[in-house]
Amino acid sequence: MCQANSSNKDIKTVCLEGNDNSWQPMNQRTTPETIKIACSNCNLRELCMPIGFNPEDMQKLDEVVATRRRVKQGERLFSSGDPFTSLYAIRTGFFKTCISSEDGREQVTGFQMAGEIIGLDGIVSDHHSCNAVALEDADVCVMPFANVEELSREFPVLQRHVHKIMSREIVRENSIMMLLGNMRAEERIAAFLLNLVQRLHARGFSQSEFILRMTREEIGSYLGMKLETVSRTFSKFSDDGIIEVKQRYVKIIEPDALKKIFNPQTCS
Amino acid sequence: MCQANSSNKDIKTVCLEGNDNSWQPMNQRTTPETIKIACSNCNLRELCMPIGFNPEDMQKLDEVVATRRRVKQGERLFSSGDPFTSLYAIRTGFFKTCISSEDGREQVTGFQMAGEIIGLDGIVSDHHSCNAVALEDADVCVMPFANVEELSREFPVLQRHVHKIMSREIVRENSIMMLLGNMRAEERIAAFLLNLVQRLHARGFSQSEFILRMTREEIGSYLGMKLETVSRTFSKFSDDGIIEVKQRYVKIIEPDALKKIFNPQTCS
DNA sequence: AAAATTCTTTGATGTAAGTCAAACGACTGA
DNA sequence: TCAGTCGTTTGACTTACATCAAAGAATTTT
Repeated sequence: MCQANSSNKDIKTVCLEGNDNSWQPMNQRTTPETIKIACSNCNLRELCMPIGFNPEDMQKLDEVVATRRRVKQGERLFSSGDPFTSLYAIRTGFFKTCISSEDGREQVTGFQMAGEIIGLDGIVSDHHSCNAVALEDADVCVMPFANVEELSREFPVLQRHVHKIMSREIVRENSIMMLLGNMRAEERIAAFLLNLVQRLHARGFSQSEFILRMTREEIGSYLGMKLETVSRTFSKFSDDGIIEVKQRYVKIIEPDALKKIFNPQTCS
Repeated sequence: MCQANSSNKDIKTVCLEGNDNSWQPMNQRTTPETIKIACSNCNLRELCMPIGFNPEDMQKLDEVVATRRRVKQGERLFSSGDPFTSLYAIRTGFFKTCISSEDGREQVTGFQMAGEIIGLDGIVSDHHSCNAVALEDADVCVMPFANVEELSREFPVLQRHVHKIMSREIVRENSIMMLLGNMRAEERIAAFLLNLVQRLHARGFSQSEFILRMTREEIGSYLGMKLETVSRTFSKFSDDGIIEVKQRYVKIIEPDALKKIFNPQTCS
């Protein structure tokens, strides 16, 4: 979600990135491996792990993050079946998580962006049950789960935060079940776009336009529909003047119309 | 799931119930309110919270359970919007959890039975985001979340267990997303029946027959299909000799056929 | 025991989304 | 720069499931 498409120069080109104390244009960023990873001076601290920490505690929190890891576009952070050792906080980049049925059908279970935590699926069985694939070059903080648990015992505020992160994921999946079980194609796409733009906006991006980092097929997999239906729905919204779409570029022209499609009741 | 239908006397009539040290026929049970609630002598301890505890630790665990609460069939343990205070361990009975969209569409997000934990949805926002409805008279252990967190800090084995319970719920919801997003009606019903019978079997019930505690509509809501389609699919399986169905009674005659429908690959 | 209510089954028909197919646009690597 | 690949769009046709409807079974109420 960070890189600007050359054909769409009007898109905000700053990228939310941890550890820099300023917003920097994407093409100028420098993130030498030597920079100490520290939650205490990370841009993402309001979104990521360190909520409600006072400055002294924050230093302790830095201890949970052991290393940083880069994942190139298309590569996996972890795969289904891998031993579970760590949670990962996304510093930069964009991921999808997905599971495959025995006969090869793929279900995208989520899209994750900077400040979000992935890997929670691995706790229950000590092995991951999904794949985490980078949809753009990414950079994650590796948080060995043993460290997280140890520090959680020491800091109730961290403990509570970890619980909230897991609970949030449960609640998110509940709402996806509602989408998949009850909503029609247009409602699903409207909800998807609104959710995406809301999360991007929380990270300092435009609340009206963005570049999709996933294919139509991946969107369709997430929303339980075929890529052709995703494409047709985008085209329909475009024809109706609700959005502007050109390939991966999306501009939301009538957010209220999207909200109305998603939820006819609460919008006048 | 405990009560035997009078027209199906061959069904195992014992009921898994916490705090009794023996299996007792349902109609003979006595559970006076005066009995001290104690995990240490609960039948469900292998399924519920107290995994991997030694006898001394187990006594401490008893402290998390503050009270017991009865919920009558049709009543709610909690509702969406209620302040979150506690997790609940089901001792007896059967629940559904569900969410409603603004325009009144209901999505069942899960069915829970003895030994399972409900209420995790409330942690993130300090308010519940779903309703928990008893589908039969139920009895739950109330575990104030503050107690759970406090004791988790003291006992790493409990901490780990709480994390596993939350992770398990995330993984379960992932697999429901796969069902809803990729599977056809017959596959969903096959998966549903296999999952139900497996969980009942783990609780000492028959692995072939049981009484459904939910309506066709509730099954349909959970699986993203209409009640008529649920009914037709049951009838189809019955015609094919895979199951026997009569109203809420279900007997699985050909489990391998169900497995094959659910997953054509791994079954010969 | 009758009446009312709720749940389930089954049939007839409709439709939203899937499937198949083809063309086009964008990106990639020699 | 061009060929090859991958992703997207759009049209024509199909289908799995939804919807509508009615009857029958089970359960609850009076």
